[in-house]
Amino acid sequence: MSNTFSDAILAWYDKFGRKTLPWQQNKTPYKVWLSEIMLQQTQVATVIPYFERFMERFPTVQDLAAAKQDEVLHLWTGLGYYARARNLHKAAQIIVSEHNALFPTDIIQVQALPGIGRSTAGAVLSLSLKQHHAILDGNVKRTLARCYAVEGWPGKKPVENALWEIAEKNTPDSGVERYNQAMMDMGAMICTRSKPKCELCPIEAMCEAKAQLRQTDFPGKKPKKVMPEKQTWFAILQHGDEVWLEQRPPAGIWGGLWCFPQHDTDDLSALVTQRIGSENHIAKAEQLHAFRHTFSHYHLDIVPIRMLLSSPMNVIQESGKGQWYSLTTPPKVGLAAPVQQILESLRYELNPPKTLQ
DNA sequence: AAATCGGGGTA
DNA sequence: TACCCAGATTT
Repeated sequence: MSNTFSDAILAWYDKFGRKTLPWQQNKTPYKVWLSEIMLQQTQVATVIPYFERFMERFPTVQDLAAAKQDEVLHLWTGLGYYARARNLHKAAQIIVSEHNALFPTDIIQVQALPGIGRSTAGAVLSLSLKQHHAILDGNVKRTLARCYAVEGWPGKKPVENALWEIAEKNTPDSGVERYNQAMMDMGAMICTRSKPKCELCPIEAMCEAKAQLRQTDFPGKKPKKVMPEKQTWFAILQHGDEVWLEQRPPAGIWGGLWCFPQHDTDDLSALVTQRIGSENHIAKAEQLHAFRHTFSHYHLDIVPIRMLLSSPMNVIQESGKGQWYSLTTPPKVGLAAPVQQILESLRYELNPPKTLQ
């Protein structure tokens, strides 16, 4: 259905909307999907080089499906949120095995793919194939919550449902692909989180939040709670330029990423003897700089303990995957952010930059 | 330091 | 079905 809301948005899009982004050229569901997953977590400017590297290495969904998970995670390094990269990879394999390597065009099948929910499915099929679906990402939520003065935090089901209803009602019959892109652009460029540019907004006149001068009251804030503090110790087994890393189980914190052996008390002896047989093999142990890594719902204080091995040795492994990671010729694997930080400092110590005298 | 984000997992 | 979780950036 057509209405003044979508007319105003479409007219704005034709003048000011984004049309020249890399994933907007010769649009295919694969390209739009990849860009949408990357954009869920990161801003356009950051995504562009990652998107181009990905498309170069994995031009088709078959290429992505055939890749090793480690290589996908490695290409993702710096974008963070590795669970999304793992889902992307898994979904590519499902598309190849169950959909003949063709990205499904039925929204039910699209939503069944890991990492794709209602909004992303709608975005991919509307932007690439002009199918008629509404979207509701963070930008759209904010824009609609303000324009219609929808009270409450969108994390609550009733609030989210109300927003979906408005989103669907406003989505025009024709020009969905421009309209949905426009709504995302509006949220990113005009109806921003703080200091919205109302004077540039095509729907200012019909915006309820603006009328009440309550723009920043919408969308409602998430109720906050106190964050617990946890502590953990990393055992850094090092010999020369190599340190021992283990791949974490696929689920939970740092799932599938490579990490130092970890324990939640300062008694690392069991952990260490399990790996190297006896602590006699340790020539020197020292605590490195402890630091705090903050998650969305807790603080984690990390104490790295480095143990220099007196001789190169084979590590005894109970279960799971492990490897000696060379600091100077790092293998292409996904690393947890705090591990990445520690590796950086070890590398620096091993090979300090030459300073000017 | 706090807020943010869409989807998966779980109670 | 409704909440909680993960992870890193922006404000």
